[in-house]
Amino acid sequence: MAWLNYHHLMYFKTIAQTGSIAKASTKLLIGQPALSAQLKTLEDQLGCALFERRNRGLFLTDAGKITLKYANQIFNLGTELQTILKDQIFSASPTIKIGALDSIPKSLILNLVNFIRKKTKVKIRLLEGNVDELLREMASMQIDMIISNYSGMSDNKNIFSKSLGKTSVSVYGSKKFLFLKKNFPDSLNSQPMILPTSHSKLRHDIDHYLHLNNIHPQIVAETQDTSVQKSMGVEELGLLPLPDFSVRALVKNKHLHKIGMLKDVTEEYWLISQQREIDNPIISSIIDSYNFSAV
Amino acid sequence: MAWLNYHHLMYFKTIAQTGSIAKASTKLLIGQPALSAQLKTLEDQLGCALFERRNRGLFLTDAGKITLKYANQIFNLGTELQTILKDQIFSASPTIKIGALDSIPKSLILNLVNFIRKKTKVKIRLLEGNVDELLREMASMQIDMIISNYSGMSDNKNIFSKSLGKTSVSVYGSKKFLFLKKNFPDSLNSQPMILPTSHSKLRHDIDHYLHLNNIHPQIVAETQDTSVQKSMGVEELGLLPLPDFSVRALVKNKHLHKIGMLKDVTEEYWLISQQREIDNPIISSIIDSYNFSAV
DNA sequence: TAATATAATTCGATTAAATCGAATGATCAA
DNA sequence: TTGATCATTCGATTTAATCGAATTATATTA
Repeated sequence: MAWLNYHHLMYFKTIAQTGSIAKASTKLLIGQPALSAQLKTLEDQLGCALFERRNRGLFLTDAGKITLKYANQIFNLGTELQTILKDQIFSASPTIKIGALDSIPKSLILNLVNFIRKKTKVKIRLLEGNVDELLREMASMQIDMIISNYSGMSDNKNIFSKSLGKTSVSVYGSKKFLFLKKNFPDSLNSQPMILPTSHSKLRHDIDHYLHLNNIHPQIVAETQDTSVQKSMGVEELGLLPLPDFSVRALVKNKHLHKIGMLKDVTEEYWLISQQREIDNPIISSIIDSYNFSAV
Repeated sequence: MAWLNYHHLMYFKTIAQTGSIAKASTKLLIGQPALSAQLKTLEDQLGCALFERRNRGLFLTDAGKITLKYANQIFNLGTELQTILKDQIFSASPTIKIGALDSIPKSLILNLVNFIRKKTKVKIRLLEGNVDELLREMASMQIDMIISNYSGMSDNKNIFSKSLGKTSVSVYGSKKFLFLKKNFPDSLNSQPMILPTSHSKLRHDIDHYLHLNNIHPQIVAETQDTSVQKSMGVEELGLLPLPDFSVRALVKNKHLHKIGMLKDVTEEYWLISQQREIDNPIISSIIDSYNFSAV
């Protein structure tokens, strides 16, 4: 794929926001013809019209609207980068900042927070997000460590991954699904199921298991967030394949019941951090000593 | 701020990934001198060195590592845009996709899901993320609607915001904090508190309230995720300022107790969708009829 | 309805930015 | 020491972006 010209995209953004080439041209301090030409080459390169030319006005097409959203985020990132580099935020802060992948069980996060609170009275800040975001924020020192469920997030040499342990995965459900214990896992066929989204490794493992055993459940919903997933299970919307440890509390109160184990499907959790020149002793001590088996 | 040259950034990314200007130059089909020059102008413009020149090798500086992460995300977005436009994914799907801001109480999400399940048996997909991400995914049809706690997400004309209702906000805590009821809100002074991160409007409102009343709590932790926040409260880590309706269940089981109301602090929830030419009837009917007061 | 203002576009000329090629310096490995 | 590898410097050249003048089309209004 021929690569996108980001200067053209920048011009497009200004045109879209000001509403016309004329206004954009005064703002950008270049002439109308230049802008018009650049816009045209962008459209040619993308292979679709970004504006609908109605009479003497420009109106965003659907493709244009999509492009504008992307352009906004792209250029926001760019200016963010510039300010970060300008301000040189390279200082150790009195706050420990932890990033968590959306799909990490809250109980694990909570366990880590409790552990840190016992060790030190420093302020803790929790952020969630996807892989790209969290890695970016770790690079720019906005995050000290990441809790993740896979270790190969980055090919970067000076990123450390420490395993927090492995857990088995089972199918859980409310009382009314208990009869599926008999003849498990075949009994799962065409039963309602609530799955993590395909962003997660766990989802792929589950799909693989279902495929191997030739099981075809009815997928009711997909979600990134395990706590929403659990709530949906408690509300009897469907069955939940989940790491065993993450539902212990709910199993104890009988809100959920174990239906059967997914053989060979496991979930492993990792604590990821970046090796830095200026080492924060609090953080390294946490990384060294924390272990989630202690949950 | 003089604006970033994204072509230079692209070259930088290739150099960083291949490890040398020489390798990058063969990959990009341009000469070493050109690349070297472009890299230099980028460094000049950013005002800091991205590589450390040691002998004949290049090694990323801290600033370089940060820049690389940003560059990766920026160019990922760019290619994503191109594929979306190429494939013209402009079709209505058999799945309803809902985006939720991280800070939305899970009970509200769950309520909406239940409502949809009652209305139709279509598959539901839930995604979380920040404002930029969700708006982008809505523009590119990867999301049908967004649950948000503020309405002014975008200046786009054809985005519809529908209020789901307003709730008051109070401070909650475990049993051991009940004594703070007396002399509220002054009693909050130097008490441990768990707050939402400053990404959210609610946090700003809370800060404003505390400032007005000259209260200085001890901030134990900050989090984006309301369910983690609640868990921390139940574990007695500190006090929680939260929308009343979102903790009803926990108050009922006596896991949390209301300490006092934050006068004039409120939280409003919105259902946001995009007006499209090809209208999905299921989605519009949901948007029209759903109302969270029915929780 | 003709005159004026506004907006986008086209076209050849011009300018600025990027690239090349040849040469230089620096380092490593044999 | 010699050849190989890699980054850099410098003037020449090519390519891409921009300008200015002119053109077309369409609203606005006198």
